Amino acid sequence: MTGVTTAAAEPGPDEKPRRARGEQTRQLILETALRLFRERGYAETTMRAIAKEAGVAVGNAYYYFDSKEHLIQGFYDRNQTIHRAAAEQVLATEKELAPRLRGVLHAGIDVNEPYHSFAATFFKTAAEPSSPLSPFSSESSPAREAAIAIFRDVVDGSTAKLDPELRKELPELLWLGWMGVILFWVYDKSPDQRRTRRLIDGAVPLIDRMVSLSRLRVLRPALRQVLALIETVRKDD
Amino acid sequence: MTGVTTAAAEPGPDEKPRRARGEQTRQLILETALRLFRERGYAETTMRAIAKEAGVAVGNAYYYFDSKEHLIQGFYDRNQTIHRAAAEQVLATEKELAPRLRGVLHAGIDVNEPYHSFAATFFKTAAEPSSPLSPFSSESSPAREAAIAIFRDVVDGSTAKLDPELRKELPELLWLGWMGVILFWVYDKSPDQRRTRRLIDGAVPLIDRMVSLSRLRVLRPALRQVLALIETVRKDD
DNA sequence: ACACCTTCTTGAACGCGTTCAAGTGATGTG
DNA sequence: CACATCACTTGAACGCGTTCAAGAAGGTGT
Repeated sequence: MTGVTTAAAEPGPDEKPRRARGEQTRQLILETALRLFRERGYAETTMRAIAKEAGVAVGNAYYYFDSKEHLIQGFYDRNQTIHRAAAEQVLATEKELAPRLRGVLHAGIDVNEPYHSFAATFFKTAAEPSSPLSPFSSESSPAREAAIAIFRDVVDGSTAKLDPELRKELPELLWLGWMGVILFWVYDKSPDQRRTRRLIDGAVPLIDRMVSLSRLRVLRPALRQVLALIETVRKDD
Repeated sequence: MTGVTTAAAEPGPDEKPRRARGEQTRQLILETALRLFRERGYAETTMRAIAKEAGVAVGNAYYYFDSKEHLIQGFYDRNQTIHRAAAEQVLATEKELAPRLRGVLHAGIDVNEPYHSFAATFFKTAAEPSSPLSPFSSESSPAREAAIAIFRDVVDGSTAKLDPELRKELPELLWLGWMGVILFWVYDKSPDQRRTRRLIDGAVPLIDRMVSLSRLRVLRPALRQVLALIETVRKDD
């Protein structure tokens, strides 16, 4: 048995008990790893190099992280936190839906920008459905919920008036869109990922317009159809 | 350099010359590999096992295929061909947009169904932007074009009347949607991937309706906006 | 002080994908 | 027929992620 898995059955963070020394070593390994990932790239950074640079044995890294991929979870969580903070800054000043959404999306790209080349490899591992790193996996469910919560703030705090049913679903839809933007960004080879910025700037007014249009009488049936489809697909069996 | 790619047709660039014996060995290795992938899964099949089963040395496999991942390209091409054939069957009988699209999508899932568990791992490697297997890579551009061509047939052969600008873009958009369906399918853990079928059955009428609605005067500006966005994002710089 | 238990650390060893210098054998050339 | 050329084949070797039996370090109860 590998023993150290990251998620306990309980929602609480009562993982395997860990003392101060252990926590320190864990952080040391994680920070060293992320630094080397940034400096040399993911594939080029070996577990041996991480261990050596951190001054520990290879096996020790595996005591705290189930695999090399699991080190990415640290990166994942860290950026999530920073994005949340940057988003709150935006949401505190902007009140209309479009600028709120635009600000949050650009902030998300800002946060990830330094890791663009490395994020590609990261995405590869996250794309595997069975991987705990997948954004759809149950193991990363807390992180996903936190990300969706940002978009709930975007919607709920805005002055936009919209169908209550749509309002309920919109945060998750926006998060899905955000995943799409990230996917686009990962593949974006234009300088400074300009195309991704253009995609955001173009898509946000479009979404804003569609949300407004959703209250038109002609579009009512179409909207119901969309919501019904979401409902149908969400069912697990 | 790498030289050996799959293109069966003659117009390919000057590949490495290959004699009859070589072609035979190549096929033997590929078929053995795909069989073992199906039987044991991708990760569990080692290059040593493939070589042993095929009765050649490990190094020989690397003479014909740049990497283990490149063996997947064979699988990829094969299913693409089968899907195309199945799609033509559908397109020969159905004349309206919705059933044409629905038939083609279901046919695509049918083709891939036997490989659902293995396709997940396959997807992982395909998701890496730098991978030649990525559906967006230039190396798989012929395969992508072939796939888009199917959706061009879906649109062009249908009786649906739609904006000429939209008509031009729709095939590529539908292909993008198909990639989304595939992504959903890979993650779909419901029995027989029922949810994916429901997604198709629900999304097709929706798309059909939206295509019709796109001719409404109120939606005209929104449509132009969508098309402008596509134009903006497509530019490479 | 001692024994005991849990947390933490070690590094050799395993099997993997991949590489490469060295070969084998068929074909074309004089 | 010799010989050079080029397609093809080999398997040992390399570096990688990962595992695991063994033990060290530190806390707790007696």
